[in-house]
Amino acid sequence: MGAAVEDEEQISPASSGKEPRTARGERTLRKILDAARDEFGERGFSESSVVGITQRAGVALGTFYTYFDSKEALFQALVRDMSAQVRDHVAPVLKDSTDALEGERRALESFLQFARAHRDVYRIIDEAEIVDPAAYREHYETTATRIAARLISARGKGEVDSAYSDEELEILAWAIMGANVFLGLRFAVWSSADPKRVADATGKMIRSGLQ
Amino acid sequence: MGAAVEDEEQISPASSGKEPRTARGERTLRKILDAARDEFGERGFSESSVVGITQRAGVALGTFYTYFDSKEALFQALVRDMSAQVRDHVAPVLKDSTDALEGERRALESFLQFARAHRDVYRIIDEAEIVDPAAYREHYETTATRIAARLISARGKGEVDSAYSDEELEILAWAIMGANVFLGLRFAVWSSADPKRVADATGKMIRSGLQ
DNA sequence: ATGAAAGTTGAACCGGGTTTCAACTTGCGA
DNA sequence: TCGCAAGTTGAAACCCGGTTCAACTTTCAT
Repeated sequence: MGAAVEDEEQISPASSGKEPRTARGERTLRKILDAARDEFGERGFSESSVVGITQRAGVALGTFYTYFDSKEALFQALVRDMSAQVRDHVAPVLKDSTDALEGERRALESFLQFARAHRDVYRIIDEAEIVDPAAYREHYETTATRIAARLISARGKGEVDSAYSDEELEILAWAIMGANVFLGLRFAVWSSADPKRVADATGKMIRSGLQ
Repeated sequence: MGAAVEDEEQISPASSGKEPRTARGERTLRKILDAARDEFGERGFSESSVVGITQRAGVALGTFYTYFDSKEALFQALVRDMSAQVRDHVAPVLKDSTDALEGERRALESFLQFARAHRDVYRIIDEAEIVDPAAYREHYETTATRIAARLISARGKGEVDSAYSDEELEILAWAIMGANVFLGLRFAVWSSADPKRVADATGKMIRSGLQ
């Protein structure tokens, strides 16, 4: 931490050294990002083309390379962006929950709502497993770590059985996250069921399993 | 089911009309399939090339097209094959389990062992979500259906709380399956932990949640 | 108002990968 | 043994999409 590394307060998700320096540039970048979300969401990474993206965005082919080093770099930027979006959507419901397990139930319900409304986001994050494994891993590792931290803190408050060790709660965090992801796939992306019913059933099992 | 559809008793996974008719052909096809498993497992679908696969297999480029219509067709054949492999590996442990929930615990343990030993298989099935969605969906839908059936039957025997409805158990089947998949990713593919410890922790939660 | 920096354009370059095919080899049944 | 069906070969046709770049336009600070 000694060296004075000026990190550009995480402005825009362009490739480094290619950030827009103008209002116009900002707008163009935004258009490209939006178009990319649509294209990647519909066709997947390898079926998508830079030509297709720029056409959707209404800009010329070459413009793409003023903001991104490559198609991969764009995908990477997008994944990190969506990862944050998911977190930001779910975060608030965790704030105002008295009980931690009720918090998890609501988080699932909120995630299901989000997945239903943003299937493309869901798909892009999933595809990152192959296209940008580092981003994928980071997304799920930070998510799991947060869940585990909540469970451990809940155990301190007596809301989770004290018989569970830290190690066990870390494992269970992954189990809960995996359950959420697949429930999202099945009941929000493939077809939509009532988020509340799904979250209630799952919450019931987890609650009586952990309490 | 009235029509007399003679389905070719699921011989070899070649494209239809391209099945080998000779011992030699059978051998060549096998070599291609094995090479493909390695190539797809290591590099992923789009980074893999037919050239690369045939080189690994030690056959000429053109030979590939005597057995498959396209690279996609090969991938598809492979996914269906691996899907069956996973099932066949886990099935036996379900047979000889007195208690249904103990069966699920052992199934997870067995799945983790399999995933650890066959990361490439795990990866190929995962990539099918994008490359061959139909196969992917079928794989998980049949898996979830089986789990749900076991839970419902267990409820009949009093091993699962009779307060759970069919609908709820179907949801929980997806939750359990998702948990298993992510536990496999984290504790078998990314790094390997003791399958028993992982399965025990998860089994403990599920058992007290469902009983 | 002005000119330098930022942004835009799309034709052309480029490499790689899939697929075809006609000539060749192998194996097996008669 | 013979001959034909099955299988093999790899060069070449074909296609496609990523990336570059030099000319051009717009923006904005002075």
